[in-house]
Amino acid sequence: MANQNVPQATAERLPLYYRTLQGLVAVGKTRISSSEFGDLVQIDSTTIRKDFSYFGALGRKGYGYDTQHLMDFLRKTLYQDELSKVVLIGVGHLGTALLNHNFQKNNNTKIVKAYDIDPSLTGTVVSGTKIYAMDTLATDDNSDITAAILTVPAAHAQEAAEMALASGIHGFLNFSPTTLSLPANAYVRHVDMTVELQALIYFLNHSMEERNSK
Amino acid sequence: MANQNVPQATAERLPLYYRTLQGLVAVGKTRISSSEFGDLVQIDSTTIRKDFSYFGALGRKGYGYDTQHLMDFLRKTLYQDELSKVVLIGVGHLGTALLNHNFQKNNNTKIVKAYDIDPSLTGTVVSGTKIYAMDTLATDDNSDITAAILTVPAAHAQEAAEMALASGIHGFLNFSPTTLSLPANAYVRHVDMTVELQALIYFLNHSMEERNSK
DNA sequence: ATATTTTTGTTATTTATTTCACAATCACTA
DNA sequence: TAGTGATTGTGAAATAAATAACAAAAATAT
Repeated sequence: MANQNVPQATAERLPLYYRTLQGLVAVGKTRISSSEFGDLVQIDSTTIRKDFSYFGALGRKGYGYDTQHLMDFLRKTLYQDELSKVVLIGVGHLGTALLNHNFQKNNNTKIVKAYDIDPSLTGTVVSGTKIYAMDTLATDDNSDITAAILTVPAAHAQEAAEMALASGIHGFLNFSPTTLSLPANAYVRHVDMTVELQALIYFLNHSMEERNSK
Repeated sequence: MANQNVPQATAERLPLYYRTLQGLVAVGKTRISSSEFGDLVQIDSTTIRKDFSYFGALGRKGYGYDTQHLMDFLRKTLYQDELSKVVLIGVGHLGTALLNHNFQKNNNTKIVKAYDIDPSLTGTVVSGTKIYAMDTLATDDNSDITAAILTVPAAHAQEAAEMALASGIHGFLNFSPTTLSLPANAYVRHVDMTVELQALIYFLNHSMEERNSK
C-alpha cells in the first residue's frame, strides 16, 4: 500500500471522514461530491479531494464519490475492519464514564479489561469490564492489546504508562494532564480537556478583539 | 497587545507551556532554559523560543527564562487571571465525570450550572452543580457564561448548541461525535475520543509498517 | 577585570499544508 | 449519440510552521 507518503494532516482527518460517511450511508445517501462533503465536515473541498488522492482515484469525475465504497475503503485504511482490544487504566470518574461509553458503537474497539490501584475495586465488574489490580499490570501479557487508555491522576501517569509498556502495550491515549516520556517504540496521543478549555478561552477573547479592531 | 500576529500553532501550545510552568514553580524551580523546557514538553527548543518571541523578549540571554515571570505572563495571556464561568449541557456518564472533575485545580474555570433533558434530574445537585431543565436553556440569560461544554448524544448536539447560543453563549467545547454548524459569532472546539482512538490505531499500524520496511 | 560559556532572539532556510486553477473525464440530457 | 454540465485529480502557487544557524548579550568562571 502506498501509505508512507500520506501527510500527517491528511491522516488526522481520516477518522472524521469515516464517521461522516457512516452517517451518510446510514441515511441512505449513495453518492456525494467533494464540495457537499466539505460543507458537512467543514473542510475545503480541495483539501478533501487532495486527501483522497493520496490513496489513488477513489471518486469518479462528473459524479463524485460513492459513499459505501469510500466508507469501506476508509474502514480498511483505519484498521476498523478488525477489532482492536484496549485496556483502561484508572477507574475514576472519567475512567468509569469511558467504560460505560465503551466506544463499540460504529467503532470496532473494545475495552477488554481495566486496571485500578484501589484494592477494593479488584475483581469487580464495571459496565461489563472486569477490573484488575494495578500491581499485576507490568507482569501481565498484554501483547494482544492495541492501546491503553490512561485515566489516572497526573502524578501516576508516567509510572502507569511504563508498566503498560512492560506488559506489551505500545499505544497510549493519555487523558492525564501530563507529558509522558516513553521510548521510541511507544506512540502517545494526548487528550487534554484543560488545555482545550484554555485554548477555547484564548481564541474566544482574541477573535473578539480582532472583530472590535476591524 | 501585539497578539494579532501570533500563529495559531503557537497559541495552541500556550496552555501546555502554562501548565508545565505551574508545575515548575510549584517545585521551586526559578529558572529554565528553552532547551530544558523543550525536553519537558517534548517540543524543539527553537520552536519554544520562537513562540515566546511573538510576545516580546521574555527571557534573558545567557540565563534563560524566569519561571514565575513567564507563568504570570502566560496566565494573563490566557485570561486565567479571571474566573471563566462555563455551563455543562448533558449530565450523562461523561458529563457527570466532568462535573466531578470540575477543572478548578490550577485552572480558573468553574462549571456554574448544568442542563439536562431528563426531568427527574431537574433541580438536583451533582457534585455541587445544580441541574436545570433543558427547555429553559434557550430563554435563560447566559451572557456572563464564557462557554458551554457539550456532552449530549450526537443527535442532540446541534440543537443544544443552538439553544446555548440563543442564551448568549458563544464558546463551545463539543464532546459529541458530530460536527456543529453554527454562525460566525460562535467558536467551537471539538474533543472527539473516537477520532483520537482511530488516529492512534492508524499511526500505530503505520509506524510499525515503516519500521518493518526499513 | 577579562575570558569563556551559555542562551536568547531573530533572520534565513526548509518542510508541510492549504488553496488555486484547470485539463481531463465522466454523467446526464435531449 | 452528440452536446452540455458537473466534478475529479493534480501540478503550481501561496501560506503556515518548523528547523537551522548564528550574532548579540548576559551570566559565570578564572
